[in-house]
Amino acid sequence: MTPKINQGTKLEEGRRGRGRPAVFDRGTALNAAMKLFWERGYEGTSFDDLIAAMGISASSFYNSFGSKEALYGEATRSYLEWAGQWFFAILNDPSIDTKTAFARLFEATAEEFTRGDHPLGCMISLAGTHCSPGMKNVRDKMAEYRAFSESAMAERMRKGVANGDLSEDTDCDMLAAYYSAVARGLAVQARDGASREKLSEIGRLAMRAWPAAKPEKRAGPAS
Amino acid sequence: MTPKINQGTKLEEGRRGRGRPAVFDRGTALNAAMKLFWERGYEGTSFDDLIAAMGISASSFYNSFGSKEALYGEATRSYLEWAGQWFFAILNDPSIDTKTAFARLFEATAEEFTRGDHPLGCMISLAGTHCSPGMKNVRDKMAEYRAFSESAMAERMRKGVANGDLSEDTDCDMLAAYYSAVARGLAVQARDGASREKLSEIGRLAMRAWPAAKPEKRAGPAS
DNA sequence: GGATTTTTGGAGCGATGACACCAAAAATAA
DNA sequence: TTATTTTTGGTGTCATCGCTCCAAAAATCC
Repeated sequence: MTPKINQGTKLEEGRRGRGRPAVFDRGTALNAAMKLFWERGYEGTSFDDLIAAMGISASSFYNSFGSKEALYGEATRSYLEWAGQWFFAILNDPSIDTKTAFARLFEATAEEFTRGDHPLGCMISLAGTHCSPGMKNVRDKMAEYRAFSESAMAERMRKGVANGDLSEDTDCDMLAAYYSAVARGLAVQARDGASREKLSEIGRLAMRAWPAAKPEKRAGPAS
Repeated sequence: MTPKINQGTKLEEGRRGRGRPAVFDRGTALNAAMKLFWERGYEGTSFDDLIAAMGISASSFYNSFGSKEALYGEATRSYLEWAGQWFFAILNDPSIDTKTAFARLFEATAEEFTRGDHPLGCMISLAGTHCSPGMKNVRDKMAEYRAFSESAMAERMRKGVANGDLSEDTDCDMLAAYYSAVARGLAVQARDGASREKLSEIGRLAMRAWPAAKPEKRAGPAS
């Protein structure tokens, strides 16, 4: 019942151990698993689907990754690391003002959500929203990740307030909640086959809700 | 493999048949199933969970509803009928203009998504987005429902253009896609525990993206 | 009351899911 | 080479899933 997080040996990449070296590349296998989870979610991905996509046997799977749940944890972390690259690069780009950062975030989102080389949309946005009670661990973790990205947005906005990009009476938490919701909506649209252009335009429309800077406090680019 | 939609006898409500009458109320049982599907999704809800929540045996289930998939179909139709009540009542309220209709739609959404007497969020918005390939039927159906509500929004906007509520160069399909995305995002936020007030405020922010009426064409309430 | 019709409980079935184990194979250190 | 360490394929296991069948029970009509 309680899943044992027995992750076997799990040697590092550049090991120089004694025994037989693994014939598969751990990173590649993890990547394959990530894409499958991304496409189908946790419950929608079976053990057999996983080992087939990863090209390894059940025992190798067990030795290297411990369990399905442990692998899912690794896969989501791997996804977040990848997605965090472009997400935070844009969000924290010091050369652009706050509004531009969010506009570019949605441009990038439109592109990333519709690329042909990986599943559509976002691995996190919709994960663990509809699941059985036994998946509470997964569900809570996903909600936590979503809350994290939302608070990162709010943080950026607070920086914008400090910069003068945003009026001081801006409710950053609420504004971030709004843009977070738009991002989740984009993920659904992407799943349903919306084109990059459509997502891009939705993002542009969402930016029209951006609060006007206070008249007496002229907002310029961050210097 | 191919699910037989053998729905047994499935007598009407006010039947006066010959044999033993069913001891359970079909509508009540269907409602219980709907809420379970709403909460957990299709794959997250097991047969045993269903018959337990519905208070019937496996055979009664099979006799009355045919199969899990058929029941899910009934449950979603039942949900759509219920949700369509308030959705279309507001969307097509002839006494308010287009912008007000959408503002009220989001107010109602905020309230309905966070009520205590049924699961949080929307049964359709997030359904079938992360699932195994075998669930293609469900997935496509859900995407179809989502597209339907989006096109209903677009239709209302076109009426608004005709009424003069919206400028004639409004891209109604795109604007509807945007508000549809916001609605999906609200569903995720609701799932993650956002309060009614938070959803309400997100809706208000979303309304700030509403296009301004053309200066030369003054928009008044529909008369 | 008897016949008929329908529901109900319970048992069981084949398939799948996720894991667990084991002995053979392979690579390195000594 | 030998011993040691680790991977690997194959097989087995236990639970769950969704469904199916059957005979008993119950209610109606005649």
